[in-house]
Amino acid sequence: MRGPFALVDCNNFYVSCERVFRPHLEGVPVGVLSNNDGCIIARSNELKQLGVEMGTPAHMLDKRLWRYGLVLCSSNYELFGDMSARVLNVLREWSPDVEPYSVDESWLGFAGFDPAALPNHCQRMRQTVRQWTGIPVSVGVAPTRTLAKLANRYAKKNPATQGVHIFESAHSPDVRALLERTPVSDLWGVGGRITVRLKDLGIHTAWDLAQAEPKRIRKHFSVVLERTALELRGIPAIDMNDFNEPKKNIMTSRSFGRLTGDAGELREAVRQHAQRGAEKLRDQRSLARAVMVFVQTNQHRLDLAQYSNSVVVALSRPSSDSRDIIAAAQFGLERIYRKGYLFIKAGVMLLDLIDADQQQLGIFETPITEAKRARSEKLMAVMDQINKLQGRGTVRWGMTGDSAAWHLRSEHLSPRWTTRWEELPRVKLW
DNA sequence: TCTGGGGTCCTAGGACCC
DNA sequence: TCTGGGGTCCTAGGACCC
Repeated sequence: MRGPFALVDCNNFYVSCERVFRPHLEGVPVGVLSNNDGCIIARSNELKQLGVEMGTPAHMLDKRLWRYGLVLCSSNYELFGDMSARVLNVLREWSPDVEPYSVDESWLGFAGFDPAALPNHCQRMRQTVRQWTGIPVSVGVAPTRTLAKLANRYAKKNPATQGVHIFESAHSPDVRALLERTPVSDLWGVGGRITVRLKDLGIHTAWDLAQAEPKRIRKHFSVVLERTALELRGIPAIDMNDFNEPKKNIMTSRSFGRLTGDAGELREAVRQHAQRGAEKLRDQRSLARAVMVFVQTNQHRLDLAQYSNSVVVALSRPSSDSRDIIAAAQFGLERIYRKGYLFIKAGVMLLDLIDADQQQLGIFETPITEAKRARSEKLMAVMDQINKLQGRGTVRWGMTGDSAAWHLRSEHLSPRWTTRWEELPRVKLW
């Protein structure tokens, strides 16, 4: 993608998704919780103003917040994912060059667009997204991605911008003014560790970093931070990997709804994760050569014995067959499971992925007959199809007890308005 | 009682080779 | 007391992102 780069970011995305179908949440402090109703992972502006930080555990929220009408929502990833896809579809009408970056952010390339027409173009794009999906977005445009990130933040914070801010050049006085006001820690790519080390070098603001000699930054830190420094000077240096490219690792894990030491329950959880991982694998047409399993006790419970471990199990041949993945994961679990501990989390990671269409057998890998492969692929395809149409988990391997410890807690779950027939919103006509 | 779930890229250092 | 000089590949771990 070539610049100018636009970053389109959904405002308080998860909260906005909830508000589309529950308009009475407008103007109210709303927080969306992580899995298991654990931490705050999205906040409405009202909640931010009440001083609630990102990542606050739900049980540590100030009780007084309820007096302000606080509403908490469990995470509804089915809804969020679908709304994200809808926003993306609208954005594609406004640029031929769209790269989804996360569930709530996309990059747009505006190369060749008339700079004079960009403000209006972005304004109309923003209004269309709002009208067609109900989601408010902010737009930042600049010659580099790092500057576009800053422009976006500026647009979000300043109502006068009406949600769109554009830096035509990296060298204008307003860019300099903004860089001088921006602490390095607010920059994309600069986290806590690097902030501390930059301070030692006397680099405190984005402007300081922009003025630093890039080669010196590279020497003291890495090429990563050097790129950030270059981008602040208006030189594009950050390339995103193609969003179409398959993932290099696939991870599925989850905290349990409650602690458990039961081997059977752990086996069940690992089986589900292995199965889900295999689905993701087939989705991107990859095969795994190895499966990693891990288990963890709750590190926050200082009163309990702690144990965490992981093991990598090589597959005898690359596979995306759920049965192979599950078997390897179970085998691994037997190796690392220890009696007497209470576990909070287990997970499965698929490693060493290769393209299903051009697999090459390693020396020690056993071949599989064509007929056997065809049968396996057909079975998996049928299962995936059913689960896609009828909802995840409709068909699966093994049995699931309803009371299993690993089931998620979600006490404030809203309907999956857009993806389940039984949960469609109803409209009253009169 | 209750503290998320994914990913990426880069670097340093060890193993191994000639 | 002394102990080559390079190169490649792989892995673990650090740092960051949302």
